[in-house]
Amino acid sequence: MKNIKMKMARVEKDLSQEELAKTVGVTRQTIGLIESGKYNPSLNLCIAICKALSKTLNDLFWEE
Amino acid sequence: MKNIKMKMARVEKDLSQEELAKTVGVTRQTIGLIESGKYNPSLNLCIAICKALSKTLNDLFWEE
DNA sequence: GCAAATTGCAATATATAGTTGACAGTTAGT
DNA sequence: ACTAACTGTCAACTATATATTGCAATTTGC
Repeated sequence: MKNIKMKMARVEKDLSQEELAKTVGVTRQTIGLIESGKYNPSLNLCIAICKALSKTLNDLFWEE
Repeated sequence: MKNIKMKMARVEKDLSQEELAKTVGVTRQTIGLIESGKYNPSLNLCIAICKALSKTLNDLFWEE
């Protein structure tokens, strides 16, 4: 399941995958894999992404 | 940082660490380590725990 | 006080999250 | 058409989440 909400939040902030990756301290590939739904990220990484995108866990990672 | 919210939600449901572990498909130790703040769990595990405890990600894992 | 259930804490082993580097495809700008 | 920025993907590697086993410490009910 692709994470379209995360991608939209990133684009909304006008950040590339690489820029977001740098601000949360991971590599570009990791961000790409999370957005494409091929990774099961760690909680800490999810939180870092949320803060970088001014969102909460429920906003980006909670379904239903 | 100990996850006191998760522990309270579990006790509220009258579940032992072992019972919760079984329902989410991990071992008792994993639950214990997450509650004591020594683990950085995966997103999928967080979601499974939330559903088992009738909570959301923000309820149990979001600070601030 | 005793016994059972629960939890904390090690050591070691395995699965998988995340890294690194490289290359191809796409899109936007000139 | 050319370039540059962005993204997808692959292979091999490293770091760490999670499993497994066992034992000690604590709580709770009898």
